Amino acid sequence: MPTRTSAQRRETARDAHRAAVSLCPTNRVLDRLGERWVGLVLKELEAGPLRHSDLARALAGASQKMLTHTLRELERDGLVRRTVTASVPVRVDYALTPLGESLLPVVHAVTRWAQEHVQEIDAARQAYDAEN
Amino acid sequence: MPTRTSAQRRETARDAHRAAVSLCPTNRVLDRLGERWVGLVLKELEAGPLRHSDLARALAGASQKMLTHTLRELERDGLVRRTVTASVPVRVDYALTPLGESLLPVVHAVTRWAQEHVQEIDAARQAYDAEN
DNA sequence: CCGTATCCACAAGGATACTG
DNA sequence: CAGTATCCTTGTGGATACGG
Repeated sequence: MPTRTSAQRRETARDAHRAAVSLCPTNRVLDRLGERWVGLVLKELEAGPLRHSDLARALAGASQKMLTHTLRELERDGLVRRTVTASVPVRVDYALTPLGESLLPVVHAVTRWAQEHVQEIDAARQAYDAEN
Repeated sequence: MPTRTSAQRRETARDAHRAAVSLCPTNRVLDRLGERWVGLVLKELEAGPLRHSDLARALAGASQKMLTHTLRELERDGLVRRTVTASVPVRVDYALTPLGESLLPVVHAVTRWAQEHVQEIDAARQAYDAEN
């Protein structure tokens, strides 16, 4: 049972820890919410279903690719439902699922905290940047 | 007044929207929380101050560089306080500030939701992956 | 209209070695 | 012990063009 260097042991521990982290539900959700356009998509869909083109307009900053990618991931996670209406031209609607709606209060909690504390954060940054 | 192509107009709109997004308090907070080690650091510090080495042990998956980086960002945002005790060897403690503590309920909201709904997410993923 | 495919830039993150 | 400095790999996101 061969002599492993301490470097090897550390590496193993790192990998194990990372595996655990990537499985942790909280981190999985934080990762998702941290993706660039996810929060905005949820906010847009909060008021009701939207067509793809509506979302594209609302998220003018997102590239086609990222908008589709974001929506696909949300669909895959069961947060959003995609409905295709086969007319000409095609019509695609996106809506929150019940699961997606259950996430809204959480997003709102973040929003509320953010609004209440941005000033403090900005003040802290200014103070920090001033002396460093 | 120069004739701008529609491509140019779109580009301007994109940039404007992106600027707005990056200023939005909610997105700023989600970005921060979405960073790889932030959630874990907050969780670790929740129970009380920790030395740098304790954090390094707890976050075995994070590289030195990322641990320090994460802590610096949190310090800059006023969420964590860094205290240096000039002994030999040096001792550095990290603790949540009141602002950092005020964020905990939000993180807990995410955690609770995540734990309650991971199964649904995983089920949705399996269903999605099965037919695509 | 709603996407996919391809290619590409840049930043995030990491390995390693070194310092007060 | 706690942190920098350096170099390198990867992944995220974007531009562009094309297809159903």
